[in-house]
Amino acid sequence: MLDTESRHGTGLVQGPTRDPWLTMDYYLGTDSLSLQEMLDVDIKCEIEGVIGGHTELGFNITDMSSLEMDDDPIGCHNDISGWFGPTSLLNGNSNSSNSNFNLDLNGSDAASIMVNPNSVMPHIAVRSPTPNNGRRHFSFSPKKDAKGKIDVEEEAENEGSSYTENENENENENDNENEQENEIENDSEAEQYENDITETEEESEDEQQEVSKSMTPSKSKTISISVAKAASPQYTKAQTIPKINDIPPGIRIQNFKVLQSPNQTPQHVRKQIYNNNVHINPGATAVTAVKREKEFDLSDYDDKPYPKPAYSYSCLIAMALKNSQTGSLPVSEIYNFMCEHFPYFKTAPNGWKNSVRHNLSLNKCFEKIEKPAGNGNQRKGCLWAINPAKVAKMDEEVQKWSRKDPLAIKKAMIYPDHLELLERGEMKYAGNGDVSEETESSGDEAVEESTAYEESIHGHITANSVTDSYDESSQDCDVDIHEHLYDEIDIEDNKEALHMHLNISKQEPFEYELSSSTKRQKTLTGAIQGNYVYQPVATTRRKAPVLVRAGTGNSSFLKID
DNA sequence: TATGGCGTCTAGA
DNA sequence: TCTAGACGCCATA
Repeated sequence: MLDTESRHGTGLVQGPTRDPWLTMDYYLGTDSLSLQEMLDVDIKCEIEGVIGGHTELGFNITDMSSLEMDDDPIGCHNDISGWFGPTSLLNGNSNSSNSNFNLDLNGSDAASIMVNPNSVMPHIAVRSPTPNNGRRHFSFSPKKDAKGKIDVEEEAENEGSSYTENENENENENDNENEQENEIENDSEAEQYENDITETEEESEDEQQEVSKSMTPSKSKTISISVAKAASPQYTKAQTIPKINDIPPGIRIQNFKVLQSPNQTPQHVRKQIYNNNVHINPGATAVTAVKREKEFDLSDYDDKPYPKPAYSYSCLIAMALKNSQTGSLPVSEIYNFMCEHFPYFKTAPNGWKNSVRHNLSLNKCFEKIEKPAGNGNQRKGCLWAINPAKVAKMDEEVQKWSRKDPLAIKKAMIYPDHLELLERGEMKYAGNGDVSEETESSGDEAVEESTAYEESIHGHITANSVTDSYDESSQDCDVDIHEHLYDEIDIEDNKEALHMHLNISKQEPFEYELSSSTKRQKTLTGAIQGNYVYQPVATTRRKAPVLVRAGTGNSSFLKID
């Protein structure tokens, strides 16, 4: 985990009075606090830090009772109503027509909401280089209606009408919403999103500080909380939101995404590192429809028209491998690398993956390394590496393509400045968004850039987790965030795991063993080339030899015949 | 069913 | 002829 000093170096420290990093470290590093207590303390701290002390809100955040974790998915005995006092934030009818806020947060189901501490951090009109941030702009609206309730405005009024759509979707769900309607809805939301971003950006500069420091009644702000419904990484169905009874007046909640796994047990929560997340317990009673996951998917908000990179697949693969820590990656990490640096692939038709695999198999520049079948459920697969004998060739190939149209390449990159580092293999990528601690570099500049990249990776997490600051380069680990997002953590048994996940622990190097594949006839010759010990390999189907790791080092392989 | 590995076919240089 | 890419098949988890 980043130490406090380095975190400060990221510029993500929120203020002079508190250090969220220290706070989080403390929470996660201690066994003396339950997760519930962590959440309680953190949420209160966060909310108080933003709106506490504002008498116009008419409540004291520190007086709120604890947010209970739900071990009673059905009964939901734990009610968080005490949290927000007797005044209901919401109108309380999920199908209410007088509120476009579809979340019926009244009722006992409120207890089922697991509020991630990060969720309540204000991300107020943070100017973002990408549309992603538009999903997590946090703002506060002190505006009340005549009843003293929160005025849950239609997003359509000022930022788009996601709630109108939520409502529509709710109705649609009741009417067995069909796919066509979904499409229309998605399109509509995309437009709304654009509007939302535009407005957010327009008002961000002058309002951001103001709102973060004090609540100005004349400023209508909105809390937009994304709650990911994670039945799987692909949400496919309209989801409902559990109830939250009372939320402090003046706070308007716009968006929820429900994090929930179909196999989730009460002891498990899904964590959401990116975004401001609210965790919903498995038993959360669904009351109101929320947009399907697809509609909240990052890719939907990251639709910049990135062109297809002007590299051949083999070049892209070579770059991925070259920028890996071990010089080898599973195909999935090659995908990730490509998506991460060339957003085109995030939305490209799936065929590109076939092409990648095809290239790996057919191109003699790439070598397959057998990976042990272990790790239980993990698909066996293979690791792929650049054939050391072909490294120079691949370098030339990459350079050739780079010279062809560098501008087009940079246009296809999410971070054009990283191009040279990628070409030189100096942005070590360990898969899962990790980066090497021992980034090799040919010069000081590269070292600095690599370090910046490394920090930016963490910065992405942190920005989405606990701070308002947001570094453009943090987008580099979108893929990683997604992957970690759905990691399931047993919070009862493994707080340490949670800690590690939040810190994006360094990836364990793969261990290799002699391949037992019956397809391959092995003949050891023991020729050593660079970091590899080569053994010629013959396969029945494939040209490629299989490399097998020699020893426990990170970059020594045996090539098996 | 999703993913991974690889073969076949085609187009263009 | 070579390379790149699209597409499809099959095995596997």
